[in-house]
Amino acid sequence: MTVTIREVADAAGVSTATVSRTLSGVQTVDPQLAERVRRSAESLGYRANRVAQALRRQSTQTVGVVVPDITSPLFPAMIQVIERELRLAGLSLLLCDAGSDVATEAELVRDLFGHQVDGLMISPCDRVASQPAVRLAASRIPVIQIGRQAVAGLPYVEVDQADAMGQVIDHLTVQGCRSFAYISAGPEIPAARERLDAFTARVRPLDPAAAGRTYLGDYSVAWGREAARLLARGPLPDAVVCASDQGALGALQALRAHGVRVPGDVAITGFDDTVLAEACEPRLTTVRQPLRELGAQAVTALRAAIGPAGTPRSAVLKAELVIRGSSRRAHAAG
Amino acid sequence: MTVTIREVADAAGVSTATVSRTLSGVQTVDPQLAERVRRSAESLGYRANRVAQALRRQSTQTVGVVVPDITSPLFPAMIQVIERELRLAGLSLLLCDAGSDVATEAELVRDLFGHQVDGLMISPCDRVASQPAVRLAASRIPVIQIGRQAVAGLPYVEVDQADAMGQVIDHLTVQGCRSFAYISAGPEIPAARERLDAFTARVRPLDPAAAGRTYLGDYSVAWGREAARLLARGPLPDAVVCASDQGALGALQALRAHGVRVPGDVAITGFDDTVLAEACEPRLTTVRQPLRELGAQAVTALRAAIGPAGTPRSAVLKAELVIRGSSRRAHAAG
DNA sequence: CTGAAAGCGCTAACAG
DNA sequence: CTGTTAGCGCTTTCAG
Repeated sequence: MTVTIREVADAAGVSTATVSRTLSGVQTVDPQLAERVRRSAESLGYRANRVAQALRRQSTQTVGVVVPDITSPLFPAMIQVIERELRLAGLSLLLCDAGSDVATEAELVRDLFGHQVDGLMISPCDRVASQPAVRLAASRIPVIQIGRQAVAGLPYVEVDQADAMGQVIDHLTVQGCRSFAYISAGPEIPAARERLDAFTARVRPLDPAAAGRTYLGDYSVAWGREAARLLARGPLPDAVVCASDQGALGALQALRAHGVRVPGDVAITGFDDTVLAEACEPRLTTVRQPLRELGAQAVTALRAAIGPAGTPRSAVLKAELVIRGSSRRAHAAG
Repeated sequence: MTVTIREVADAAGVSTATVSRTLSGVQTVDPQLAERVRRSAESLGYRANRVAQALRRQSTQTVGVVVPDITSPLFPAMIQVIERELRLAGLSLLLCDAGSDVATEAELVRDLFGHQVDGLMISPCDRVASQPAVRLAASRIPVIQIGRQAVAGLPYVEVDQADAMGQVIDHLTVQGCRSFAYISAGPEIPAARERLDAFTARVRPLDPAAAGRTYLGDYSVAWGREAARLLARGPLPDAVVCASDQGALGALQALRAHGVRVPGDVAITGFDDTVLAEACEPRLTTVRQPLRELGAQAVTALRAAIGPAGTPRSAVLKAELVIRGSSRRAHAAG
């Protein structure tokens, strides 16, 4: 069995209350006694039982993190930062992967209630269908939406997708691009929707025909290839804007297989600055999201929400355009 | 506040004991009463408080998972499977990322003791330096080493690295390669050591000079480039074997920048079948590890270890060679 | 088959 | 400053 506070108390010849007070430092204890207590605790290898603590304090010091799919590019890095920041704050992380399924996501949230998590960080699967689960969660515990927002009224920490997409379009325009195509995942994914809206708003005035060259599927390489194949049936645009590096890679491969030169004939841009962006030829111009900052801010916000003040501050961060070969045209600003 | 068992009991007009028995189905309860209990629980939205359950039952139904770096290629997929399998078994996952630091890793293990996890799954950072932490953990709770083994005497679920490397060498030999170079991470990483040993054992009889072309750094693209640069100072071997796709990509890029043709002049192979392998040109011949199977077996093993029998079965799975353009030579079997 | 009661390990009043 | 005591929400004897 593990060492209990009782054993530490006996070894130090004090009551369990004194041990508790000493170790949690919540009240002043005679320095001599405190030292004696610390020594017994140390020598017995005592670690407070967090289950008992949680039951008594009504706080588990644990937060649930629900992601739609941990294998998607951004999540591992995001979770890494989150876990680290939480740990530095004395919190632990219960990880849940919804498998991009809304029903599973809702069930996970309920499960986390059972675990009595002190707070929840969630990257909702679906802009609409995830709302009930997020609302339910928020009605019980502090919730922060991270990276994706489903419920407008609730706290979130996000990257400004419209701004990011604006940077992409501006850059392409400067490179002389006047006609565009768009490859992305469906608008049920919150961030995908924001990117699409921004793309549409920016590009419509420049190129009304772009609406007919918008391909919404998913964020896979396969969809990038497929979309490019469909695109290649008609006259090619100057640029293919992709909402993921995978899509951009697929499009790049398919277009080059058709003998299209990139960026000579068509410029291509990706999104997320994954390892892929530097792996292909030419390398991908893409958008780098500040993941470390995103995770750190999310933890800050959640801690604020959990704390007595209970005032989470939503945050919107700016992404950074990373310009590489896939969009650089010799005759810029045509 | 959340609904307690007391409220359910009152609503159903029974004792808390009966509610507990009904919901946990551990003992026969009068069908009428049971139905009534279920109805009240349902209508009140009751969810058992797992903290209280854990304290009473002395079992949290939670397992700790410690990985060296969740952003490394294999871990997200592995963790996804593990989380899913654990959940299907009614277990939850406390995630810890050691940041490839042994001291952090040890502290995480101790933290998990405090959480009273029922078991631990760990992919040790370091073949030697992680041993104390793994041993300590195993002395207290069931432990499964996954993907990497630090302590030989303890249960593990792994991929047969020697076999995998053997497949690579065999394939290259058939392609006519007679001289080799090797790029990998240092042998402090358990799997890296096994791969190196296998490479050395297989290649020495064929090419004694390979020892002088062994570059051990890390699994990054940058190291792949650097190693290839060093390699290019001397006469090129027929094949460059890399223990990671990132290293292979780096080597590929550096060698092509030197005007070396791949696979014409030099064949290159990677490891892990990451997205990178299909992103570069030519695509990478690489080794695919059965991650889903690995995760599933690890959960099975840990459950067995946690259960009353307490008999975890270690497992060694076979990887699969995926042959692509980077190693295919026209004049095979020279 | 059901209820009363004890107690998991800890902390927070409350006395002293 | 320290000890005694109650009790967090649940499960599990033990009686009945």
